[in-house]
Amino acid sequence: MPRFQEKRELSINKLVEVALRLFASKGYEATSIRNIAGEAGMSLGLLYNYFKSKDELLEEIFRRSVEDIHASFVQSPEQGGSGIEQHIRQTVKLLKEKQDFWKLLHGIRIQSEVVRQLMTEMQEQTAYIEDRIRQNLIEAGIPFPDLEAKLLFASIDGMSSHFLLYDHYPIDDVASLLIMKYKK
Amino acid sequence: MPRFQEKRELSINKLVEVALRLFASKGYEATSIRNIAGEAGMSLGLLYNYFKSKDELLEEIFRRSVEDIHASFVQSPEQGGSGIEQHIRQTVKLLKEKQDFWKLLHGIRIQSEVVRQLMTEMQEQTAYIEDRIRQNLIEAGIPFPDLEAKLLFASIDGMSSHFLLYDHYPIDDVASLLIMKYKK
Amino acid sequence: MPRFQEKRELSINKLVEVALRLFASKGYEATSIRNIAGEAGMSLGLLYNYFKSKDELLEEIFRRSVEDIHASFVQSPEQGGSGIEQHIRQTVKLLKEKQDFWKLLHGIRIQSEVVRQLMTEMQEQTAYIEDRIRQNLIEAGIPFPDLEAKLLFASIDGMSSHFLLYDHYPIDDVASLLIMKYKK
Amino acid sequence: MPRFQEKRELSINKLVEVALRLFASKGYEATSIRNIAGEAGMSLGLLYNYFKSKDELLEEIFRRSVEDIHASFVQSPEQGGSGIEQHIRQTVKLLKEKQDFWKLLHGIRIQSEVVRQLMTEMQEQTAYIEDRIRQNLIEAGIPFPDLEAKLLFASIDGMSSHFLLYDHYPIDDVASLLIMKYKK
DNA sequence: AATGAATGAGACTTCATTCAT
DNA sequence: TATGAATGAAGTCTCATTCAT
Repeated sequence: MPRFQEKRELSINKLVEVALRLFASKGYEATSIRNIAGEAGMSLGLLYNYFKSKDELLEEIFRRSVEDIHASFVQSPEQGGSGIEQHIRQTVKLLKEKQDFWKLLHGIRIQSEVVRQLMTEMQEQTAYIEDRIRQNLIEAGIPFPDLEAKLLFASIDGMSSHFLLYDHYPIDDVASLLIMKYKK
Repeated sequence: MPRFQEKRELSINKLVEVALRLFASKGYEATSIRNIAGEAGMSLGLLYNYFKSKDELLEEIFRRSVEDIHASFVQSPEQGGSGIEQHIRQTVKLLKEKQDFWKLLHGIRIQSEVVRQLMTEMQEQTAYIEDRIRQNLIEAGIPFPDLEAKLLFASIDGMSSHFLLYDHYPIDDVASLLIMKYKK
Repeated sequence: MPRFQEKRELSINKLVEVALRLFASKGYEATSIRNIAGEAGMSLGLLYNYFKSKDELLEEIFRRSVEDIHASFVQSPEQGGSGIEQHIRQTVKLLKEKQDFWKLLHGIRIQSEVVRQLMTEMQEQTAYIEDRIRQNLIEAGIPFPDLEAKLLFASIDGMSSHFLLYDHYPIDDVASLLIMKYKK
Repeated sequence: MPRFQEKRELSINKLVEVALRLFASKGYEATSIRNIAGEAGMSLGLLYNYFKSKDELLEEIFRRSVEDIHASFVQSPEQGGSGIEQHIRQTVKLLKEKQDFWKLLHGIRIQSEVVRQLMTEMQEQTAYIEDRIRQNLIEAGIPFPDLEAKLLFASIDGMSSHFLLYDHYPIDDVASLLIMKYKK
């Protein structure tokens, strides 16, 4: 009987993985359910045994990714360096590990429509991140921490976009330069 | 010169305007040709008199927008301030004036697919902009101008994203802060 | 330009006619949109130019039929005979003329679900008919007109069902017998 | 005789009961096998252990219901009143007891298609009932017993329909009125 | 006996595009 | 120029049914 659970989870994981990859490379709207099921090596119908709709599949992808990212941020190992440095390094690390999710997110976040609900939740995450940045800036004794947090967050976001957009983007170097700016 | 041309241009302008608005708010894939023609107050057939396909309509939007932006950058009036300051101020100005185009662009640039051709052209624009930034940084005597250009470009891009994404984003303040960083 | 209107109405009429026939003989659920478009000699897509959904097609069928029936009842020509006699004769006449609609109605009215809205409107019609019957009974000086109206209405309805159900049902004879019962 | 048989019958009974309820309220076509198995608290596979198809499940429902009804009619306890009165009272009693089956039947009998076989069998039942009515009318010395049987049968059927269709339908009163009409 | 994973046909619907007028 | 009728492919989703366990 636990065999069912195993197969179930196997199929679900495969679907989530494939869907994330396709959504990332072609976009949510341009990716068909048929395409996903096909690439996952299963029938169209089976997908619908596990997900009530394309939307719900997207939601599951978000749920899992956000969870992973949150966990990763919370339990970030104490490396050397200032809070700001750690934050930026951790972000870059996550960016590399979860490229597909970031691509999906960047491709979907401006034209929500389908996913307004998801975006609302993302905003909370975003606010949390900006707040963390602000705390780090305060610790570092930077003036205007509110505005600086917005700027730093934007810089990190822009850097991430360009990394996803251009081949061979020297993200580590750019990140180092950014970190340097916040050292006294 | 006769009425034909006038009406023709009027219709085309209307279509480009409406399509840009819809693509910006709902995304390219999620916007239907019917929807565009309807909102523009004309028939499906007429739209196809002016544009051979949905793609071509998108291309025209890009052509016009890129042209406008380029013109605006080239003939930017000599205001006071450093080259960097002028560049940033000009970017913010354009961002506000052409929000819909930037939304469309941000929503489409990562998952090209349909528009790989357009993206190739955009890359040239992008390289040109990054180069301009680098020139300005060199003029200002900033070290590591190559890397600094990448970072500054990313910061401006990120700031723009957040402006498009969040209501009441204090873009002018963030821009001022960013400018300040590059003053000796 | 009025040519469009003509074609439009021609197509719509054809669709309504075919759909009514198929819904009547196979039932609403068991009749596919493809089937309807096919029998009407047009493409699937065209149907959706005129009707937003299968439901809406059903609604249009109801709208038209109810309208016809109402009109027919209101302007029933003054024949000889009591009000009751006229009512029954008129019902039988309509029953014969609109067999398909009655079949559809009888096959759908108990399991509403899809069409709860339609059924609510039908109830009003039903109440109106029962009231007319009651008025006639009162005129004829029949005691217990409320209950008698319910019984007579039920008898007419049952008679109609059997006419739709069985071949060669002697509806006119049964109707005559029923009429006879309400003659003093 | 062992446990197997017991559980088997328990499951089958549950399925028949649930299916009848759902078919009655939503219609045969609109009720899915999944829905039935779910409401019955068992798996899809198990349902298919007992019934080869959806059709067969419907057939079993009919078989059981017709059997029950026949039995009930045959062994109707000798109450007071004429044959006609007894018949009508017995019909009303059965109507109340087996509302779901009557709903199903009324919703399916006009658009047979799937169930032409079942309907053929039902016709025999129907003929039998009409014949019983005729016998009773003959006993009561009513003239034109053939036609009168058709009318009375239709009245009973119509009354039943309205009972199933409308809330708070005063079926007993209507039935009493009908009975009264056949008392000398 | 019992589960639910798995399938594929077919349902409804939308869409970009073409064409006669 | 201008209309919208017409098409057919493709999209999302549901369903009855089978099968390995």
